[in-house]
Amino acid sequence: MGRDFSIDDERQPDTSRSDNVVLGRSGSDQADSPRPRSTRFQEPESSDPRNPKSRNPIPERSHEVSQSQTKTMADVGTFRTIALSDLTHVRYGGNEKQALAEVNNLLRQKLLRRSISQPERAVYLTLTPEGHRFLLTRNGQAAHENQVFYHGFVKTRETEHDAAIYQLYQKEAENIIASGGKVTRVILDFELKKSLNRKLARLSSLPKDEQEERKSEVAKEDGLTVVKGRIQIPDLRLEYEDRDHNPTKVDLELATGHYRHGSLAAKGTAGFKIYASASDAVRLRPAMADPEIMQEIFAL
DNA sequence: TCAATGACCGTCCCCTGATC
DNA sequence: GATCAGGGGACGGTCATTGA
Repeated sequence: MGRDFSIDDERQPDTSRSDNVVLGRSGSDQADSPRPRSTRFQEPESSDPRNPKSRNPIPERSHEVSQSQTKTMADVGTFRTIALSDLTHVRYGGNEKQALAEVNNLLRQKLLRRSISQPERAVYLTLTPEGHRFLLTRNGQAAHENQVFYHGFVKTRETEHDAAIYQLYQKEAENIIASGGKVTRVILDFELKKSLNRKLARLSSLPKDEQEERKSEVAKEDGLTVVKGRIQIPDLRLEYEDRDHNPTKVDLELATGHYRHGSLAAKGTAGFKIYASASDAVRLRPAMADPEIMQEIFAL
């Protein structure tokens, strides 16, 4: 995970970028890129949606958003953060020109917001509060009744990890569809934590031993497992219908090279399906060969 | 209404000890 | 000496509660 990631353009101004920067690339590294100069990103909005002091009421205005762009917004909102490269690959079949045109349109209308990592200069996208509202109140809602949408960058250090969840989803969704199933809902760890913490907070008034006792009940209510006293939360949960239309779910974890044997083992014991990048998967597999775990690690 | 506080969780980094 | 693994602390996310 890159430690030099500068999450928020306005919080950590990037002096290497200007209004004319194409795809977040500075002048010095444009030579190796065939990308068209005509497609430019818009500057992000200046208010921080999570900072109450900057909570300016955004006036309602009309937006020109195509069905394809609404779908793009739904994807970004579902996963909170998506790398532009992944979005281009998945949503636009690698058609960079179309992806940039649509994303730029959404940025211009302040429905999307971008951030650029350093030094990789990868572009990440998230919904703005306005984009979030648009998605809930317009045609997006009907098509996504149970789906929770998120906006704003969070977890500064983990944006890359969060963005990789989209790749994780694509990989597992392919498997589900290939086996005749259909994904019905995507649940991020945020949603699970929210539900969990609310319930755990209610236990705080109980005696310590009773809290421990109730903890596993609470975990069970959300389909989770307590391993060595800790509730294991997956990075991503997919609810889907199998080929016989039976509702089911799969909990997914995206492991990185930084994972310790203990925490990885706990994820395996909890029954999570664990994915990692090809290189990390090779490195992490020996840890999962523990006879008590015997969990496979799948390569992204 | 809002800020402060505390609890819980996951990830990352640094330090230390064991092993080669 | 180099490498690896584990422990512990820091950090940042969530929530509910409390008091001004």
